Amino acid sequence: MNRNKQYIAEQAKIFKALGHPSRLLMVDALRDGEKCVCDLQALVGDDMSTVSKHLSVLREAGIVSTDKRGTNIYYQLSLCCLETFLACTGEIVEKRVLSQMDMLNRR
Amino acid sequence: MNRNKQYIAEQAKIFKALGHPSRLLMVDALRDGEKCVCDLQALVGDDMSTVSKHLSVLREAGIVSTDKRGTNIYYQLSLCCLETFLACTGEIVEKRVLSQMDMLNRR
DNA sequence: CTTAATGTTGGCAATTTTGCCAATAAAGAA
DNA sequence: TTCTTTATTGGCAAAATTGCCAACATTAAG
Repeated sequence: MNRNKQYIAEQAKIFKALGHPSRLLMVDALRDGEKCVCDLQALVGDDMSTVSKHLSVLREAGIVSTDKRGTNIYYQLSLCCLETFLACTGEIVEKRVLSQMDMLNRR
Repeated sequence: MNRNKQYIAEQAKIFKALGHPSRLLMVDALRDGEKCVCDLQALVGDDMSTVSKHLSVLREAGIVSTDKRGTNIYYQLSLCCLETFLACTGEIVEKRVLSQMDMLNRR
């Protein structure tokens, strides 16, 4: 029963890591394949050190893994089941945003 | 292109809401069916006001919805695709926890 | 009407997260 | 070796989250 709480805490860590716009944006981009930190920095536009810290959060949650080649460090997704859920919440969010815009237009 | 950022932000809100042990525990419990706030309070063990605020975070993220009957307010899941992802991350976390325990035993 | 039970909201202190700058590390190029 | 590029780490201030208590709202019961 308390093992359940430990599982829940570990699962929550995954969600928490995904729960920041910059981090989710990077994870979303990584669906195309691996990217170096410099690519991801260009994507989110923050300071490189900030991006690096975000990436370490994702790594510690087990969402991404790294591969060092030359002076670059390439990040890739390592959480298999993310794809489906991301697609699903993406659809839901799209519907929500559209209906919000709809409500604004009706005024 | 900027619409994408809005979508990402909205999606991140969902993950963020799920990224707290108490909230995830309640969401997990709601897979069995609706529960009143008092049930959920008994489950997580925090002050009722704390539980109520957690629930409002889940509601604003669109993860749960409410139904008031008498003096009770019943919460239920309203995010359909959660089930599969929760099961999947649950499995992954279980494997991780087990391998951690394994490593501890090998010392 | 008064009392009791169930939830929500406001306020606040403690803790955590966020994001920048500066310093450091590692690896290749000149 | 020295310089350059790429990335991580330490430190810090600003912002956000968390969780408790007290006050309030609503509904049912006595």
